[in-house]
Amino acid sequence: MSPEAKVPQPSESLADSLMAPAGSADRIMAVAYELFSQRGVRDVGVNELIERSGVAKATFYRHFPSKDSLVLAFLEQRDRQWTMDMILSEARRRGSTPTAQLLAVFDVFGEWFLREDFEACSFVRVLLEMGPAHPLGQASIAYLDKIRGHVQAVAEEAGLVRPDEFARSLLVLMKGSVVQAAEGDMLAAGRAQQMAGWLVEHHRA
Amino acid sequence: MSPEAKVPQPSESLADSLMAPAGSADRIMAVAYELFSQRGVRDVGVNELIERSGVAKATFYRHFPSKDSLVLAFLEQRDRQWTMDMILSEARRRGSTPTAQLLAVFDVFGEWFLREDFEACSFVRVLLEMGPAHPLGQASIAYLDKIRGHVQAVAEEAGLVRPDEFARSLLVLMKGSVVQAAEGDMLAAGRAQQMAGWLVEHHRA
DNA sequence: GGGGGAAGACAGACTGGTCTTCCCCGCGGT
DNA sequence: ACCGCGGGGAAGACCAGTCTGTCTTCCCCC
Repeated sequence: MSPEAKVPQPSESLADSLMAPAGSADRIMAVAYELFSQRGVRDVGVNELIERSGVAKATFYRHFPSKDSLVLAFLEQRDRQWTMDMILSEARRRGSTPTAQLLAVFDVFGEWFLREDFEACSFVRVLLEMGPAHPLGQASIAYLDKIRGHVQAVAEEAGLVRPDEFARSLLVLMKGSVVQAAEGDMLAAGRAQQMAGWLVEHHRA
Repeated sequence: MSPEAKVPQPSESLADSLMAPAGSADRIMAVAYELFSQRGVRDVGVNELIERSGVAKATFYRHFPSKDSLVLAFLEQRDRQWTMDMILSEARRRGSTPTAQLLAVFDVFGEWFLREDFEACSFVRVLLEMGPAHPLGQASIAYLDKIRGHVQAVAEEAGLVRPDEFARSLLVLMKGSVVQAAEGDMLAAGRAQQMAGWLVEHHRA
């Protein structure tokens, strides 16, 4: 459970970070992030990861004791980079009121769906690929629940009633629109946003 | 693309269907249906399938030229057995009016979510496992679109306006509730049904 | 006798993971 | 200033197991 996969803090001397492209672990994580995001964790093997990141196999296993621990680190990175930076903080930036921020999530989704490298939500994908009993599935569930927590906090800011149920319903819309977009329906975000509007209305004090 | 995977019609003589447990292809399909439904298509190999169905490997490959063709046949069976018989016809049976039938889908979903062998929707799962470019992903998209067509037909029966958009929005709710249930939220069907009610209201003439 | 099927060996490619070999580079001691 | 040591990393062989798919052998039953 304890990831062990420590992303080495940038405490390296200026000198070697100048010539070296990046620390080995950083390069591995960068490659893993891209490949896992786009093709899923099951489709990407260790051999491909080490080849694309130009690292020796022994080096890989010195930084990450197993492939699963790398996937765990990837999910953590995904939470930071995607959930927090790309979706939530962007939605907060766009909405002037908490209520508007909740609806702005689907604006951000709409643009995300249009990207050519869009390939559904990694947490949902890993959950369905590995099953809810597998440690990686459990981790995915935890991160999805973390998202629900954030949504609930904004709902409380907005003064909505029963914020817990609100957040769970909004996540149904989020997940549904993501899957629908993976199927090719680029307008799924708009449909979800419309229903989110009714949901907000229904949870007004 | 052409399935090739012909499920042999029950045109066998009475005599051999008496002693034989079932035709080889039928036994393979039965085992595949259960394992694919519960664990996903990637997690189940040909060796396990032939072992559990008590059939020789050569026999397997005489009936199904490849594993993918078996998966294709499985998706087709899933459409017949799950989409049609378990969900849609059951929803139609329960609702007295077309509108009630649309909402009854989520009653059926709610009971489905409670089954201990519930493991999300096979079409969504295969789509996310294989990607939308893979033939199996394409087939899954086609079957999901078939479901949308059925929903749209009922929406037209109900006299709803813009039945196409209605159906797409309802499918967002269906998929979202399924994923949420796979995560452990057993009440996801109820939340989706509530939003479906608002959706129906909004599409009234 | 011939066809279908069970059993299973086999092929070839891949999986995650270990271990060995070599090399380079920076450090410390003289 | 030079030498030598040692650690990190690249390359890759290797291992045991898995995957899909083929082919052979035997047997049974019509």
